[in-house]
Amino acid sequence: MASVNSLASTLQQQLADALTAALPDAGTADPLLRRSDRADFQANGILALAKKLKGNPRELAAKVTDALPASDLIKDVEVSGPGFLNVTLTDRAITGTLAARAADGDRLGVPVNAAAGTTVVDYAQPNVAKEMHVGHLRSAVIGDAMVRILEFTGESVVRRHHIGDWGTQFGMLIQYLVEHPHELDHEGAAQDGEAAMSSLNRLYKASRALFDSDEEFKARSRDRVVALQAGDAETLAMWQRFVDESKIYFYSVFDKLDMEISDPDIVGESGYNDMLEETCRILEETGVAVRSEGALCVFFDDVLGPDGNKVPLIVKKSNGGYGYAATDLSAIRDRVQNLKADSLLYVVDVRQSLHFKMVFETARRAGWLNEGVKAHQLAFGTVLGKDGKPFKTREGVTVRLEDLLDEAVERATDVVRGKADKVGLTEEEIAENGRYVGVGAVKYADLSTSAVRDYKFDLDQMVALNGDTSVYIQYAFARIQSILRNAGDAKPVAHPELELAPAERALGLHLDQFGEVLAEVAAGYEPHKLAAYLYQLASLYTTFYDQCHVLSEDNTAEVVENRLFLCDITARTLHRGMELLGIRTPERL
RNA sequence: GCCCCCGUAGCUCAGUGGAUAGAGCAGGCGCCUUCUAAGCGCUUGGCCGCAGGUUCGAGUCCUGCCGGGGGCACCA
Repeated sequence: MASVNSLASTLQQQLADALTAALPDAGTADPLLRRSDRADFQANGILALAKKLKGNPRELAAKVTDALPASDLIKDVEVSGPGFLNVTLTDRAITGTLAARAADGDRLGVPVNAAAGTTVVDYAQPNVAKEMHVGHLRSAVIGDAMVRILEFTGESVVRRHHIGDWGTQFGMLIQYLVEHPHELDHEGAAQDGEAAMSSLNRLYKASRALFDSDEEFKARSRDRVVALQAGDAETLAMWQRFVDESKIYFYSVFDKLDMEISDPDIVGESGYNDMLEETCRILEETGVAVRSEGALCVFFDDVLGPDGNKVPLIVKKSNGGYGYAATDLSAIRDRVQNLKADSLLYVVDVRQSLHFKMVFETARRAGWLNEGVKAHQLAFGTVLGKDGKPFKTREGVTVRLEDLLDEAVERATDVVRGKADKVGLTEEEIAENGRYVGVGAVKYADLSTSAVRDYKFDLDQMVALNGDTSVYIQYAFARIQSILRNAGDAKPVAHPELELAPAERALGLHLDQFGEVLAEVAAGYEPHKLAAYLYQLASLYTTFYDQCHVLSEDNTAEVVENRLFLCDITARTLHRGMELLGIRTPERL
């Protein structure tokens, strides 16, 4: 296992050295290397330097060019425009570097971050006894991708599913179950997820109706909340039934999403109960929180309400109950002090931004967050319907996540079936591919635009299966696999001595950037940049596919091997990248 | 009222201060005896919301407006 320096980083270093050698006064200046349409790379840094050194940028650029060492990396350098350096690399360097990547197995030469630490990712936070919707989907999909990406870059990741398993609504639910004890009983064999949700739903509606219409039930429900918080054994047992039933449902939905979650990672709000009192006590004793109108509050100079008065973060309510801020703050303490996190990542709806801003600031004041520990909300926008309004059915009801996934899979399966004969798929493969394509399309929709924006959920567009979709990438992968299967005795072998066609060079240069893109994605928590990279890679491959026939009688054995090599490393990069997004790549499509 | 986010092609969206702003969809014209046409090529379509400023250089940074969305005391 050996990491590989990218062509860009090697070139960057050579340019930086040449810059220092040619212009000692410049100190350590950044050459500002970028990809370019006019050459493989362009360096823009000399323009800024020329201003600083009061020199002619084109003359300085020429000096830097002369200071570049002779090597088999650079084929050509030319000074262009006001003082850009346009750099063209040798084909040998491109193929050689890719060969080194190919020799590095699954990592493809991508280095493990030496400065990696521990990140706790808080994502996929459904609520007990409630249906999951597209908002939960976004958190799950984006969070899962970030977990995979961070782990690949070397980070130790602790997953946390902060499920909504606590709060006053449980008084109502539990009390109803006490009075109707068989409502959650399983009929016959093991309960499936859909049935679990359906009985929870029924119970929720029935208890809600009673709660709203029956004052005495309401009173009993409130007493039940007190019993729950006091740790009454019978009440807790009832509560546990709701949690267990909900988990059956959660697991079935995550299974549909082709996403693994595991019990130890599910630490809901209830998991921090034992810390709440201490959290509040510390805040009050240190003066971070103060009493206001009976509640324990933290105030901020720049958080004001409509009346112009400061609006607090309420950690303890005036009735003595704990707000969710107390839970979130306790979770921070747990994650920093017990889990030893260096970074906390919250994949949470953008509408909670103010809340998290206040929570993070409070944690800083209390000393739980400091310079060594970063906290960041990966905020995602609201999912809208085609009409630009929050995503609902025509009847105004929230769309059930399962229905949505089922429909995506169903429609994808139809399309897969339509091509099945051509590729020779069995009925099982059709079903499997249908799932991978349908679920992949749903995930890709969430992952291919920047998270913070609201985005329009358009199943037609997602399952249209052409254009900028996951299927396009999956299709490119499947085409490669087809070529590799048809290659017979020919094997992928890199031949750095061969001259490359334009499509081969473009593909190769893009392949080499995989690690840099991942580093950027991991550092900025921007999975959509990986999606864009992979789409571009698939697109460049398709151009190559079109222009450079691999298994052609006209090709020499070396050309066939080298093109097979490009196919192979492209397939491996696509596969790895899609895996990091949580999307499968079928062998035949 | 204050704070946050967004404003880029008809639509959906990319765009680490660098040269001529890019994709996809939709529209138009072509391409399957050749490794999968879920594809490819060409083409139509832009005062990057407006106005100032910083800079050698601004879609990108700063300020102010305009428009849209969201948030702002005991729900999470």
